[in-house]
Amino acid sequence: MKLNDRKIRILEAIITDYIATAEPIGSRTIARKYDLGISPATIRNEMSDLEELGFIEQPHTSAGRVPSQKGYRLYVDNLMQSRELSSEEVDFLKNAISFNVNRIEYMMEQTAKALAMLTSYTTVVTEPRSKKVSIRHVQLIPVDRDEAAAVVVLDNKSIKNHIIRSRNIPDTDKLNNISAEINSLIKDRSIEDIKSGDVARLVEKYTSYSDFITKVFKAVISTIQQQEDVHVYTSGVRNLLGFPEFSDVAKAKNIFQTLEEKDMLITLLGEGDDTSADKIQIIIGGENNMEELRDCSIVRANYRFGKNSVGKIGIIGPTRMNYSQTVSVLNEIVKKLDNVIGAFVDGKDGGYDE
Amino acid sequence: MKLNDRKIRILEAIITDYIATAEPIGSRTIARKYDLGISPATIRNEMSDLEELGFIEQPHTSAGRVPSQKGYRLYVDNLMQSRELSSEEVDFLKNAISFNVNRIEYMMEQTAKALAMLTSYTTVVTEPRSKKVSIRHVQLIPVDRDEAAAVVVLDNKSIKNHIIRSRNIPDTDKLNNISAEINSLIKDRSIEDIKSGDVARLVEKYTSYSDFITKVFKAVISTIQQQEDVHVYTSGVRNLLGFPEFSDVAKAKNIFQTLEEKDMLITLLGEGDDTSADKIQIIIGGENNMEELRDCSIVRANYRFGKNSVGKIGIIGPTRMNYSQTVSVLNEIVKKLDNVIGAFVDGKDGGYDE
DNA sequence: TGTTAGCACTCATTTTGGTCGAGTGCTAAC
DNA sequence: GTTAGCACTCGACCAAAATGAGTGCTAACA
Repeated sequence: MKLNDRKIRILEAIITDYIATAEPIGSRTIARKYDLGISPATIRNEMSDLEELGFIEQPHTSAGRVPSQKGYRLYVDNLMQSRELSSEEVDFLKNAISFNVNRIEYMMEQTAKALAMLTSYTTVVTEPRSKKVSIRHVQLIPVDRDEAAAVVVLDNKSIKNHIIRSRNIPDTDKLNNISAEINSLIKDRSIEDIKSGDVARLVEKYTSYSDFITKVFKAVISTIQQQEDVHVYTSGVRNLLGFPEFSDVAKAKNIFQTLEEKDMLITLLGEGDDTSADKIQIIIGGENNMEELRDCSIVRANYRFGKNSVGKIGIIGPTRMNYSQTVSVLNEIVKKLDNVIGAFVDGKDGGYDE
Repeated sequence: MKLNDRKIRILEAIITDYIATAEPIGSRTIARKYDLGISPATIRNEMSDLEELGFIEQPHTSAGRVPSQKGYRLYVDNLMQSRELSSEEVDFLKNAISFNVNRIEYMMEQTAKALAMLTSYTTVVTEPRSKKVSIRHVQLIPVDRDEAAAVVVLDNKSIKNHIIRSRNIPDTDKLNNISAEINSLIKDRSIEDIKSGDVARLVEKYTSYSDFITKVFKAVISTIQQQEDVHVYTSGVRNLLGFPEFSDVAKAKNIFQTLEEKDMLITLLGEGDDTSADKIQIIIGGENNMEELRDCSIVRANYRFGKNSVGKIGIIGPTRMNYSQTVSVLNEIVKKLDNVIGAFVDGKDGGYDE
């Protein structure tokens, strides 16, 4: 059996309608609402074929048809028209997010929120994370009699603090000296290249602070390795409650449980697979391997943060989500983020606060 | 009419039962389940009185009785037995939270999560915030050709970073010098005491960096004023979906909406009112002034972080929540936090990582 | 005077049965 | 190949009836 043009038009009608109404749709309704020039009976025959081909399915005998996962897949891959964002939508995004790179967390938070409002789905945004960062500068700062802070500036300009506790903390001048020595050590080298001999020499030079210096190095190295504490910003979880497919509280609870787990969210956003880096990905229903999210689809994308660093954005909605709008919105926001962050990191534009 | 001992025992039975079952409870059930030695008829008479006194109410004529807000209030204030935590519960908390003060955010996150799991309610934890902080140390760090970071160490040992962008950034040595001058300026003074004259003198001394220095001062001062970005950690929102009182999706949605708003959460935890600082507070149903949370109660407490700084913890559940357990758990966790953080801030114990 | 058994009454919830209508598949005619 | 017609299916909806937990009141009892 071939998937001819008419079948495709019918499938498209079914999907469009189902996305809008969440109700199974029958042959007569299609004939009435969509001007295909054929009778309900013919549509019935075609639908029967479509069902056999696996693009639609029937909840029960006397109900209309509903798109299947395979049907959606065909739709998003071939049929869906990407639509332009309305100027209201563009404005909304522009106003809702203060693109201020000095306050990344705030910006991410706002992004998640704005997307959730605009799409009325749930959004998840992760902080940009670096694949391969190197250290640009290290500075030690006195905090207390037995504490100092090690501030590490990475070359993606993110700044990490570590508190170092030790019984014997150098004074401010010494801290500055040690900072300078560490900086000259790591200059133009990746942290892996630093030989333990170098560290030993430094420890020897400041022999009474050996404990302290060892801890500093440990902390600095951990900055690079630190993978686990990616921040994840979620918004609009409650939106899902508005959709009839989740009006069953038990179902909703499961989904919410998943969306509360940071680890889950990270896998959801496709940890690691940066292969399809710049493309928007659509994961339909059971294609994600999480039982609880069987009835959800995810539209996700990466945004770039300078050269080495990517963050992820995902929008989670019911399987019958409005893919077209979602993709457009996501495209827009990724473009915006790429621009603003790119400009910042590469220092192309002015952007100096007054 | 007097609230005699028997009435109180009946009220207690009603509340206990309602907390467990969420079902209105009638006279016969009380007579059967609670061994009060009186007949249903007598209980009916007493219940009629209790209703007149406003401690219980009747959803509709032929239903049992349900505790009223006033009833709960009496219960938590006078009747409720504080119960010891079981050793399993104590262990659970100990294992679930890694009390590592170097990673405050992580600890807060874990605390929220652990409490949510243990109580099966929703928990909200705010970062400790200082009433009145002063600055202990400022350090400027080079980042880029046209950027530097200002790292501010507060006397509660929290560390804040600011990125300063300016066309003309001093080199590392100069940054150290300027840092030193700023530090000697603020030493033993509150930031308000710094006269604009002082700043002007510094600007004059480093005249080519006037833009930069001005911005640094602005950033440093904003650290102190920065109120808005308190971190709030929430967990177990989905737990609420498990309770029959929220099985109405529309209701649940409202509550979720509120719990997604950071501002709401902060007011909920009682922004500002540090009067009853060390006591656990219980807010029953409509006593909070948020329409959406009419059916929720909140049990909240402050925990201390050093001398000047407090964070807040709140547990949100249905009005018929298990107050006794919740209070015990909260007590325990506050004690734990006070201890671990207190020890850290005051530097009393060793606690040096090896 | 306080307690209790008995009883009529109330009312939300559940059950039952019936109708409605949207939808189907099949067949026969066009 | 398309369409009209028809019998059939089955969930949704509705109203009436049954159920049962609970009440308030009254009268009898200790």
